Amino acid sequence: MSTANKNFFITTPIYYVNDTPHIGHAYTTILSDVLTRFHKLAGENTFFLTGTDEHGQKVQQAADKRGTSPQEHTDIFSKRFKEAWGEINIGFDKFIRTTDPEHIAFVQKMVQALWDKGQIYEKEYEGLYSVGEERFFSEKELVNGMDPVSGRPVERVTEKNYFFRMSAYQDWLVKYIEEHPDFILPDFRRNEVLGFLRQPLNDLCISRPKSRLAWGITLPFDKDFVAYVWVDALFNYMSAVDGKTFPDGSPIWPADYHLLGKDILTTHAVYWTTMLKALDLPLPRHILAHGWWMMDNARMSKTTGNVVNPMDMKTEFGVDVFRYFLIREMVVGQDASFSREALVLRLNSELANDVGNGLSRILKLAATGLGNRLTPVPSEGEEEAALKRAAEEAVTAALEKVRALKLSNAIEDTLALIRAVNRYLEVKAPWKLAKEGEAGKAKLNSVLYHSAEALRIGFSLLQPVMPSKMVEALAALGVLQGATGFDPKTSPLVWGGYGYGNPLAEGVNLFPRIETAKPAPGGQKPADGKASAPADPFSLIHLKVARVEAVEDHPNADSLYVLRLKIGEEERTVCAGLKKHLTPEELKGRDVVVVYNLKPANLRGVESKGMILAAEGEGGKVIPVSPDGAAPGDDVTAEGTPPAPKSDLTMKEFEKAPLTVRSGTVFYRDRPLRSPKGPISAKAQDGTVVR
RNA sequence: GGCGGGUUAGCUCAGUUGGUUAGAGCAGAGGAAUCAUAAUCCUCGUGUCCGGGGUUCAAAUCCCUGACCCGCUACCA
Repeated sequence: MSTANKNFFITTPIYYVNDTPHIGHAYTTILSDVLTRFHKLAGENTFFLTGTDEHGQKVQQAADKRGTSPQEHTDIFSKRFKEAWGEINIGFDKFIRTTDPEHIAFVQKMVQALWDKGQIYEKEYEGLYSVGEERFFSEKELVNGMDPVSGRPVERVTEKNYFFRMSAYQDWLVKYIEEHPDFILPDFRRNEVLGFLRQPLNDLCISRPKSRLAWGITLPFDKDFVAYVWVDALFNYMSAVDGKTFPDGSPIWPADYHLLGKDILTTHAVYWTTMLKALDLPLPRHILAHGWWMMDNARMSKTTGNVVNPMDMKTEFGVDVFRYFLIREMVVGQDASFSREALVLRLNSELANDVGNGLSRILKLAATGLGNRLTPVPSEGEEEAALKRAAEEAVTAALEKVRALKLSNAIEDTLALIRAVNRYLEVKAPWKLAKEGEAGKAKLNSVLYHSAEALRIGFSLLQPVMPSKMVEALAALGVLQGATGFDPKTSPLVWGGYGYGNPLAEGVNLFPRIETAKPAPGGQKPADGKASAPADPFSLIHLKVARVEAVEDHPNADSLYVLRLKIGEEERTVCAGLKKHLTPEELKGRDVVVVYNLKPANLRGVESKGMILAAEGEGGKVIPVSPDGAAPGDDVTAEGTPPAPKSDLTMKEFEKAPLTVRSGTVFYRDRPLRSPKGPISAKAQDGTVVR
């Protein structure tokens, strides 16, 4: 990182234009911004790219709904991202939009090149297409020959699509990742990708017929098709910098870092990488997948609705504090939890007590004893030499940590320097010197100059994280600086590199403390806060009686049946691993108990919405439990547990509530499950687990 | 089910190729000081390093095994 004249190109994913900017987007973008500013501080040429992904069916639909053209729609919604980044001080060099004409032309050029190289082929297949749902259904999914969702008719459609020969690059990719251990970061993500690549890799469908999706980039070799999202979006990283160079004349591509959330790692590590390889183009140097921000121990996402709006945090604490918290709290790659309490803790104990207060002390002492003027002096005493050394070590250590992407630790090193200043002040007690008048003035100046210089270097190291606050802090110290103050040519990180020509400010309170309610004497806070949380795990589960209407073999799995269930008035498709245990005849017409709110899962190509409860009986035979006498649609409950079912129950949550067999009926712990007509029976021995 | 990772002070976590009394920050207790944002500085930890076995002169660190947690993946349903 100390190497001068290096070039540094970093990207964020392009965000889907229909999304509202949330903390996930903000984190990725802030992290890129901070890294960029650090590299700039170290004297490198940098290029920082972000943007929006603007094609696809959802955009088209949203535009239709609003009665505008897709282009007008994306113009408005793309701007929301751009403005959001402006508000949190993101200094990107380019904001790309996939609807930019240059991008469209570039994608077409690349797709054509793949086509010319024989890396794309067409394949036809026949399927059942529902116009209402705009998707294909398998024959098994149909209900009475109709679309199972809308109940409308489906058409037999023969559709052609284009495929990229991704499978041809599987072996190469495995080898490449193994030979470049820092290609995918952090390393446990690399292992996951390699694990994924142990399965055979399919070719990648890269097209959609215009009849189904018009809002996209037309394929140059077939005007009836548009490019599917991966091809369209991923090439933004290159199209944005096509033909552009760094000041030293070298091309900007390839990227040093692609930053992304772990959900789109495969897309980048596999799809993008193999496409580049197929075109003999240089690969990005690193792909860095970061973790999620957790909120109340739940994943942050727009679907669950528990979104912290970055703009709210900015309003309450200021942009820089918000940025500081995100960078300080999260270990890059790991998940982290977001809470207002944690943010206030960081703000008070680090920014207010150490950084802001350190500055305040010096300003006040300089005001009372030196008339707000500092004069640079050589470091003669032992403590002064030690402080200077501490500053130099902090610079080395922090930049080293940044290069290793350990940003939180880099801040830690910087805080250590600032704490050293506070310690130095205790030792030197300049407030005593200030009372000695003229006699102590030279000594006072030396102490304050050394403190100020150490602080200045600390502030410079914090500047990438808190750009505006640190400029303010340096101005308060009276440092001679330009408007930006961080041109590496002026050696911001070198002891004595700056003059102190301006008067020091007075009454600056850089980071005001946030007063927190003191816990009542002897009161415990977080420990028993959990006491309210653990509800009965069974209450989350919603069980219903269902009747098996039809049993089909799974088209693509040996041990699975595809069952059509009737649950009251509702019809559902559920997969069941009962093929080895029961014949279709035994199953058909039977009444079963189904986990009604289980998160739908895709089992070898068929969506399964629920799970049938069964227990292993004699001879390892798995038999569904029976709700004797109850009608399809009836609820099944456990005595004493008020139901509070949650939608999209995970398997893990389901398993937290153990169901077992006892004397022929199903129990949750010590309470029997009941339908309105009585207990649920199971032909299995006591203690058998039901699932 | 398969693969991978984790379990260290009240909390969040460091602990390099096994080697002297296991560390940091936060929180907590006591004290000093008073320039400062009731901020700062100093002092204070008898922690079965998840349990159990093993290798070794020596293990938080290596091996086996059990429990729990997490991630990816799956004909898990």
